[in-house]
Amino acid sequence: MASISVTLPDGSVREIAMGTTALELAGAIGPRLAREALVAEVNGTLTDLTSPLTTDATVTFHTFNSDEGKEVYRHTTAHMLAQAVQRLRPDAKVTIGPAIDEGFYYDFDTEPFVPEDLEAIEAEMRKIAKEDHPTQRSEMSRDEAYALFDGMGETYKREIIDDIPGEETLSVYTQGDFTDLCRGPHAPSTRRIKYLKLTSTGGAYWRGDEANKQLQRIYGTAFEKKGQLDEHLALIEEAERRDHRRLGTQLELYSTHQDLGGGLVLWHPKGALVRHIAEDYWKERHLAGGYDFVCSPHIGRSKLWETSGHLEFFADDMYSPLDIDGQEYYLKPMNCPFHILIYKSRQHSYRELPMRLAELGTVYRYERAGALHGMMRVRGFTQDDAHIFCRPEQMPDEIDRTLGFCLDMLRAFGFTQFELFLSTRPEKAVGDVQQWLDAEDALRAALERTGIPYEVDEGGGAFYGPKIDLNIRDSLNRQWQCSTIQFDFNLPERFDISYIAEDGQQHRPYMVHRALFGSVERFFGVLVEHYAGAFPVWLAPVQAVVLSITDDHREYAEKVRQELADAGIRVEADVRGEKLGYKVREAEMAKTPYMLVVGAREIENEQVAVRTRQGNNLGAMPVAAFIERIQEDIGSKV
RNA sequence: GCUGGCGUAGCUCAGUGGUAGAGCGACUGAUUUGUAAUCAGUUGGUCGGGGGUUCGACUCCUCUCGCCAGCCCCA
Repeated sequence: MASISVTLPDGSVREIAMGTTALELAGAIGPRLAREALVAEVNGTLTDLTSPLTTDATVTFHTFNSDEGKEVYRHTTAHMLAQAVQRLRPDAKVTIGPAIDEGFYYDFDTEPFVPEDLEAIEAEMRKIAKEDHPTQRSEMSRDEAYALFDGMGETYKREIIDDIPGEETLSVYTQGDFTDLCRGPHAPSTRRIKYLKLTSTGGAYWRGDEANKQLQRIYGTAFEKKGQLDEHLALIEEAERRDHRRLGTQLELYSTHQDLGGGLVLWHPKGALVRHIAEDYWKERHLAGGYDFVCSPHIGRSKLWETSGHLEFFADDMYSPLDIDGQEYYLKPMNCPFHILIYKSRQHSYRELPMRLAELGTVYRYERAGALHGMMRVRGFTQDDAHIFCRPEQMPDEIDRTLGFCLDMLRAFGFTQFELFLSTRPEKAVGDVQQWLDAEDALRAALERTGIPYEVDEGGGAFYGPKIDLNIRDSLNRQWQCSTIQFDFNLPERFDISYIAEDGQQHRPYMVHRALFGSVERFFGVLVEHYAGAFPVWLAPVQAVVLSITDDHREYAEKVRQELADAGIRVEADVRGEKLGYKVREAEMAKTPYMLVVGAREIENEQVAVRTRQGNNLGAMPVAAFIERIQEDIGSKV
């Protein structure tokens, strides 16, 4: 019998009989690998373990520990979901069911699912796992596939087949009583799926297009070990616990009201205080960073939005105009036209550039009702906007400096994990190609210099310029859209802005839009969830609370409060006739960083007994010592 | 916007055609308390809003506003 040689990841080479399956090879390497392997990577292509090896090859095995392994594992689980649904609802039509980041989903054309359905489906899936169906791949011609799925009444599969390029091999996978069109690969048997959970349901349009029929989607996830599933479910629960909408009410940060209208938020004193502290820091850093502050109104004449092109390209996101003395005015969806008018208000010398105009500008955009979400997605929000005008030769440095500035600021707010994206020239674009290339080079160089890996979305830029998007990851490892640095080759033309260069001639400056927090509202919401409402001391609305034990200690408590307030600490005194435990509980729930207990002992020694919101008792210390400690916290932003 | 679900006291929630309830909060009183809830009393609701069906509607129908999940989109 002919033999082939396979190269393994460790570089070793084995001679095996031609036609040996990857699974058999895994078994020969070790029983544990055979048990844990989910899929083989043969010469770089993911392949079913059960398929025979026919040529010399480099073979890698993936277990649940790799992204590829997880994906295959969950994709197989998605098929089991479809299998279970078809057993319970024979008339349900299957569509697609991919693995996604943390799990998988499958879309069905059927009646909406209710939570009880999910339990039944989940139970059926466990049964399917136990039944230990091998997943069998078979390849077939287009006509055979049409016949097969038409016969099953699976009308969506025909559409999918129509979309698969002619040269591609069609494959179907069968596990027991279920067959689905699928590229694969799959885990070798349904029995390999150990711990699964259906997490939610929802509507989804066929092919993501609202003109199409709405399907019923079921989301779920699967893990190999119980601990992993439990951890995942705990994370979901933790996210619910931290939800800024819940904490926003609990901590009296903000509210929304039916009579106020959807997508509009009211900042309450505590929330507004945190916002002000964040904005103060923002202003301080921007001043130091060479930005100039400007302010602009909330509305502007239609002429302005015609010139900027917003009425042409952004009208769907803008509100209907207001009539003022027979003139049409629009609520601003962006700040840029105003900043450009400021730039344009006089001639500029090359010596003045770069000019960085910054504003916390509140903009209004029409968002579809279904898209609104707490503070994260609203209709009126404040952009921490800046527009940078610079000479071409300044541009690379300016981009580099801007990206560094964003990262530095975000780190100060406790974020350490970033996702960076570069979007380049789309097919339909304005401006000179060379300018685009120069700008993309500058963006790329700045990205490189951060040392953080980034993704490139080729052709993903807006028609008016390339951009960097920056997402932050919070403490639950969720991604949030945050900063953006965006070139604009369109507005400078439209507004015909210029500067006088050394040659005495007018030249067009580069213009860059930059938002750092992005939206102050969203950033605040993310902060709340990132810290679970327990803001670091420098941001906490109340940094310390003095707790008296009995009425006898009121006067001293007030004296301590005043002393701290004089030192610039945001402090309150709780001298109500309640028991200490009660006051401690309230302070804990308000997430106040420090509780200062004062009783007879402390009065006698001119001290405070310090307790942190983590429940640590730091013991008694002189007031001055506490002030020193908390000021250190504030200074180091912890 | 679409599909589904929801809207009852400040908050969390019970209440399936017969005239609205609990816990927490708030207020008052008592208690003077040592690190996550002292006790008692009081207060509190055009049952999101409009229209309809009915002898009678929180409950059924309808329109509307808002919220939630998902799709789409996005700061």
